[in-house]
Amino acid sequence: MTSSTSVRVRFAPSPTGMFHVGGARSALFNWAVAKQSDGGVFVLRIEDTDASRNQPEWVDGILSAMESLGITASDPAFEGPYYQSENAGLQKEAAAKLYAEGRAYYCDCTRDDVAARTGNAQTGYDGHCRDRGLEQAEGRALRFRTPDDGETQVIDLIRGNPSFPNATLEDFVIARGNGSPVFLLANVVDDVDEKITHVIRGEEHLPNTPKQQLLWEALGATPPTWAHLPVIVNEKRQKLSKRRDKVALEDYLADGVLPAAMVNYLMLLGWAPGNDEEILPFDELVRRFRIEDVNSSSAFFDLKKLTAFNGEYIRALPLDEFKTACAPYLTAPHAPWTPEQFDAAAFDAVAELAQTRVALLGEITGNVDFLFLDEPVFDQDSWDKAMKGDAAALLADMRAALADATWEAEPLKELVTAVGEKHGLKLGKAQAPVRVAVTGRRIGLPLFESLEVLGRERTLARVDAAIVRLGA
RNA sequence: GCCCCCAUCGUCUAGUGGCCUAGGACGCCGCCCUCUCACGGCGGUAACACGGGUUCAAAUCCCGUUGGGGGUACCA
Repeated sequence: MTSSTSVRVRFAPSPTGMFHVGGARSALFNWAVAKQSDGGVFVLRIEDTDASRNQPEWVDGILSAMESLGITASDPAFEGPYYQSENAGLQKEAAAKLYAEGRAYYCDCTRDDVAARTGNAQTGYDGHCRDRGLEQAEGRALRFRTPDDGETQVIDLIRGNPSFPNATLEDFVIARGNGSPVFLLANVVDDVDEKITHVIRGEEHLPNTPKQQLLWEALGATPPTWAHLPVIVNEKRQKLSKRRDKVALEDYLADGVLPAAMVNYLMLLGWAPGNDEEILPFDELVRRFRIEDVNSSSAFFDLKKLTAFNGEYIRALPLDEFKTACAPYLTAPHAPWTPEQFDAAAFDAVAELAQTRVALLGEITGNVDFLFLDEPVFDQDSWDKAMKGDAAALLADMRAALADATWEAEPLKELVTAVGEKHGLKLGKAQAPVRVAVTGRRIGLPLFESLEVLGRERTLARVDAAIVRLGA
């Protein structure tokens, strides 16, 4: 895409009110193309010929999800939502025109009729009504008369220019028996009407393309440039599906994936910004993006890499922003503690220590829960490993020393080191029982800072409880 | 069945005939740092699906095979 051309690209999410990862990537690519172009416009449209399904709430849901990815209606390149149903009149007009010109004909065959004639339920329409000269009537569908020979070549920026033998293209339906236009026609009529220059969509639409292109031409318009994006697949290399896979963008955002990390990762599926850095600001990604550089092979959605990227984005956050980003996870329903138990000052004190330890914002609760819960959540495996040998004796000594220690991280560390040495243990081993007694886990925030924030009272109570538990 | 698309490390990719004994990133493994775990630093593992051509030279071009995926509705 050269920056001197003016393009109008369309993004058409399915009308579910959810914004899926595949659709999000597609939107991002569309967006990048529009943004690079002089006067480029990105058109969002909910595609459905059934007006009752074009619910405003869905549009709102998709808009807000897009906004969280940095695509907002206030951006000059964004044209905003559009209801296809508004164009029903134009679509019927187009169907009538095609019929009047002999490019389409009426057909009263049922599916069973066709199957009975061809003897194969999988073969397409056999052209039975082509020359029967049927008039328009209720129950008769309008079919487009495809050329008998030659081939239809599609100009595709991503996968060369595939061509399709016209003989394999059946006479497809463009309007139903009740006169309502079918998706294929509605889609083309709207694109022509909106002067769409670039159709950028998933590879699964490629087989439909020759039909649509034929329609563009029959309507007297110059077909757009197509770009069929590779599909995003799951670990079984199947196209991501709403039923099987976790595809709703909202779900990832809810787990604590930062929008910027998601955008960055999604841009990398099927495309690379170069041979150096992969983590780049969105503007830079858009600047480097060329739709024709996108690969044609499908890409696996790798949660591990997304999570790794997210960790980097989290660590790059200024501390204040990190704290703000954590806020939603510090209260119900994410947090296992009550609002009364939560202590904002305590959280602030350890936030910086937690920042390098979370790859998903949702993981913050597990890092700080011991500060707010009355009892730590004990991890059995941690307990078993840390409380081996004479842990009870060690804890008793620790408890005695802790009782009148100077309550700051550094002195506490020295104290635990000293008690450990009396037991012939290095600090790494000596701190383990204390850590598990106080936090419930073997891994976590630096212990002495944690103790400082927790306070002497609660620390001693927990060590006592652990000793009792060990004795039992 | 028919039509179409795809094929480089486990994964995402760089690579557009010589710069490739194939580069980066995530993962994984090891070492260093270290109170645990992370972070950070250093190092390592690992790929051109197969078979034919074309060419002085092929991961790169052509053909075939195999394997994967998608489409094939009076759904969108």
